[in-house]
Amino acid sequence: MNGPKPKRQRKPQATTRQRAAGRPASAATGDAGSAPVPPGLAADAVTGRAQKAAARRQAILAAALDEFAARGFAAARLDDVAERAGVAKGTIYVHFADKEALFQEIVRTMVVPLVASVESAPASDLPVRQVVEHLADMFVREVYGTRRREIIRLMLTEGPRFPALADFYYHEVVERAVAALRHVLARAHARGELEDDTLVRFPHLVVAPIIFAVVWSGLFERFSPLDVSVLMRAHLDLLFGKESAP
Amino acid sequence: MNGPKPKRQRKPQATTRQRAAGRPASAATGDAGSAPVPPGLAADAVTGRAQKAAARRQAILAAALDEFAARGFAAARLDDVAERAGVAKGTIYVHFADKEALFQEIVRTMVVPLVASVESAPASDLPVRQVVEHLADMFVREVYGTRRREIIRLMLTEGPRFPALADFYYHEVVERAVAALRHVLARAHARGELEDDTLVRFPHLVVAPIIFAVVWSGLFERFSPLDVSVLMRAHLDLLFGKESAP
DNA sequence: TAAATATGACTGACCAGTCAGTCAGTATTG
DNA sequence: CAATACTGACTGACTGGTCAGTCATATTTA
Repeated sequence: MNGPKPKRQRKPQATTRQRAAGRPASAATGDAGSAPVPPGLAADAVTGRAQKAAARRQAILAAALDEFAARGFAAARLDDVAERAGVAKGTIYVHFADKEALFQEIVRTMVVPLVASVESAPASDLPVRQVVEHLADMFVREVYGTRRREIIRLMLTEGPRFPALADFYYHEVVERAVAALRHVLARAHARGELEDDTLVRFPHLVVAPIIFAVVWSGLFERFSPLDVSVLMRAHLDLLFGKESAP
Repeated sequence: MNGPKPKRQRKPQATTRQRAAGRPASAATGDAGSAPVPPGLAADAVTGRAQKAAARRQAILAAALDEFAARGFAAARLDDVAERAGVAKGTIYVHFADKEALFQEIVRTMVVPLVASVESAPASDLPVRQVVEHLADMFVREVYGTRRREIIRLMLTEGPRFPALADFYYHEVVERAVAALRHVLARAHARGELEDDTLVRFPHLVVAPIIFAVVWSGLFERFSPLDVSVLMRAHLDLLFGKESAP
């Protein structure tokens, strides 16, 4: 695809000057200051090449999440991502193959680490209600209350257009989570804690309100906010009966 | 990229022929045949200017829904919409101000007519379970089973980027539907059919699985299809107790 | 035939992705 | 330890392609 490009008129000096002025080498915290880099990923005074590069990578991921969440994948501009990350557009391509790879990495790095903790929860032998409530609380705290919520929304939104990503997400996240949940419910059913096997057949019904809440808040929060914690507690009350001792 | 085309070479005949051949005015089912216009909106043999224009408008709306659903708003191309509708691109602009207006019209014309029937259902005095089940069936049949499902998905997907549309959708559709549903549940509660007021406070919990199903099927249908009818029946069993007499 | 409609080539803006060039930081040498 | 050479992360102007929206021209209707 690359044309041979025999000659190329450039003005390297001017460009370089500008950059030198833009980020003085003397400042250890070059990235901070007026740069629109989101906090929490401070590069600090690390001088190592590797650390700096890793910090940049993180900054790009964070910026990309912001832009994708705000505009959607197709409409997000990598120029904006670069600006938000305080980085030149070319730098994005140093760390990621293309726009889609960048998107995949966001999902990969921010969601997968969480699945393990979901899978470990079922180990306990407490009553279903408590285990499920624990899971729900965790979800509300670790997903709904964080930027991961945006990732869920992005998956719901863009997934159909990225079969490979939906595939990855299903097998690495959804399938495992559903299996873990079903395991909990099946054991409860075996112990006679559940009247019937409805929830074992459709563990989806336990989590549906959470997905619903993610969608609702993305669309209608300003008209009618929804308190997910309260909603989920009410839902579990309906499914498992009212909780007697909090 | 623009070739230096000093003179405007056009072949109006060829083009027009094609269209004329594609939808012979004599054929009653002009829309069928090879034209990629989806069925159900047959323009018939109407010769009146107004009818023809209206038919074109419908064809454009249907084609646009297909394209938007398949690619999302930003990535959908109006050239494709035009081709699918069997119309020139300029014609789209005869009927709609711009791409966004076209999107709004899809939602407006295809969803609003349905809300009335949702609002009329609660009139009956049957047991909650039956009324709600009736509504659920209707939803499955009239929305989930039709192209309207795509509209729901589009709203979930694109809504946040179109505040005006989300606003319209909330007030014209969601708010009215939730109110109607809450009315049914409140009456049931007053009659003692519900143990507590949980569902009256959160009618959302009744519909959450439907929204969940729309999202799920859009993403994971190929991995693990979900039978909405069965899912909803199971859900209502959990909420209202098992149905004894079908 | 005049008015209303439809057409599609064209334009201008936009944007993903490229790559020759730069330079801070690291390794090597004297 | 200082001078020198090397490395690769980083830069941003640029290219090639795409696409929403326009408008001069053609077609159809009344």
